[in-house]
Amino acid sequence: MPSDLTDDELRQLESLASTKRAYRRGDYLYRSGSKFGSLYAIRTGFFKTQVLHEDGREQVTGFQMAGEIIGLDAISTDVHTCDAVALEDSEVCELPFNQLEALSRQLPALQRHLHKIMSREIVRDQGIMLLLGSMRAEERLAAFLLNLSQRFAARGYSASSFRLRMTRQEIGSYLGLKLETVSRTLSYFQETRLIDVHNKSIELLDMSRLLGLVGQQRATPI
Amino acid sequence: MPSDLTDDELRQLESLASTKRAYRRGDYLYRSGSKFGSLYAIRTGFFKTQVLHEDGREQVTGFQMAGEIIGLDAISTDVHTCDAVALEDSEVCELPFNQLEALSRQLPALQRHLHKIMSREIVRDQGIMLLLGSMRAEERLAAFLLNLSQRFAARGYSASSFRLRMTRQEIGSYLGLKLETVSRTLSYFQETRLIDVHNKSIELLDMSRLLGLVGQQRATPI
DNA sequence: CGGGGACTTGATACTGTTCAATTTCCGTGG
DNA sequence: CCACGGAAATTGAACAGTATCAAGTCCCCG
Repeated sequence: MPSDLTDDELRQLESLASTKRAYRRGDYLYRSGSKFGSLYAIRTGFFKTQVLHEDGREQVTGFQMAGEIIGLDAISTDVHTCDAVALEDSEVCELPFNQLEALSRQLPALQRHLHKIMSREIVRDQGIMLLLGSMRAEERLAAFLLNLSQRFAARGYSASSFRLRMTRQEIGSYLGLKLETVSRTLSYFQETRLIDVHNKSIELLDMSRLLGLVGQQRATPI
Repeated sequence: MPSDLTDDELRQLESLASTKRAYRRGDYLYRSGSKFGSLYAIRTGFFKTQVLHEDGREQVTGFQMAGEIIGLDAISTDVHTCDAVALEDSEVCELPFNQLEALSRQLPALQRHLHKIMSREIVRDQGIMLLLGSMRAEERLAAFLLNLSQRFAARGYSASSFRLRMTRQEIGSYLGLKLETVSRTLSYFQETRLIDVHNKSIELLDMSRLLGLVGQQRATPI
């Protein structure tokens, strides 16, 4: 958060984010089609966002954890365009968007911060497009695990050992793969001592080989 | 653009967007890694944006036409994260971002407009994720053609007959397919009288069947 | 007109999907 | 606390869709 604020400004910001709510696993934070009013700052817990296609297909568009903001998609049309679902018990601060806009008119640092958050989401999405458009299954999984690792590390948790909050199905949806392919690829990573998996607990055993996997069109012969 | 502005405010906005520059086909509007300073409003012409992976792979992340804003990705880190390349001779207005932010602090309507533009980009990206993550080649192409059709129509051009500005290779990169697959699929669409293709000129012959193609897991038997 | 990139088309290879059968995990109720 | 049941995960075999490799043609720009 921006740090060069007066006490009064800080108080305004705090009051904006005062309503903290708890969600149980499986609860919806919002649903596609519902009216937009607020952004949400995740305090603790883990969420997924997904878009549903009329024919029943669903695409997981992201996994969000503590410190991240969700709901940005809805600003466009005042209607949420995806579902946000808690993958574990979570706490969330509601940020009424009108108030956020008003306050950011007075606080350039907040304004800039908001813009950066939205832009970061755009950059993140571009990365996923690259992944979905040009990587093979192994690369996708490697990139996915490394991304989680980084984000856990940034929050002070272990970078090499963590629990997946999502199912193979959800990982597959996010990565454009079937759950069987996710499972097989994880098993293969395990066989080759890249990682250690037991159900949802993951340990990254060889970061550098994982990093090497991402950004390799294929094993270069010779 | 927001309409409820005073004359003075309108003048400010206009002066902001005063510098119109021309680009030739193949010119870069900006490059990945270059310093961010401005957003760009396309007045006429056609652009692509692409991200490059260190290993040489490239992913086209979008095709932009008149009336669209590009450069939003760079707000996040003050550095452009993709290239923007003109696919035909084009005219572009530069919008210095500092000035845009300052002005939008004074003009709530402009502020809201900017937020909507950024949010719309996020929603667009989600749509591409859905496409890349869960559609088959035919669906992707159909969705792509219908999207172009819509956007041309919104600009007063024919919805059913237009010229592709990009190569098969670029379409393929955007859709996560190889150029041969793009070519084959277009040929197949032609055989089945869905469209008429001759090189870069496209005519959509059967919109409803195209629409039917998008959002079909596969031809449902019975 | 010539040349080079863009496009088309065919044959083959391969990655990931589909379908199916087990096994494992975990929450719930006896 | 243990047993049960359903969801989640693993694994195998056959298959489908797309990529790859390879000609060959077309188109456009100079």
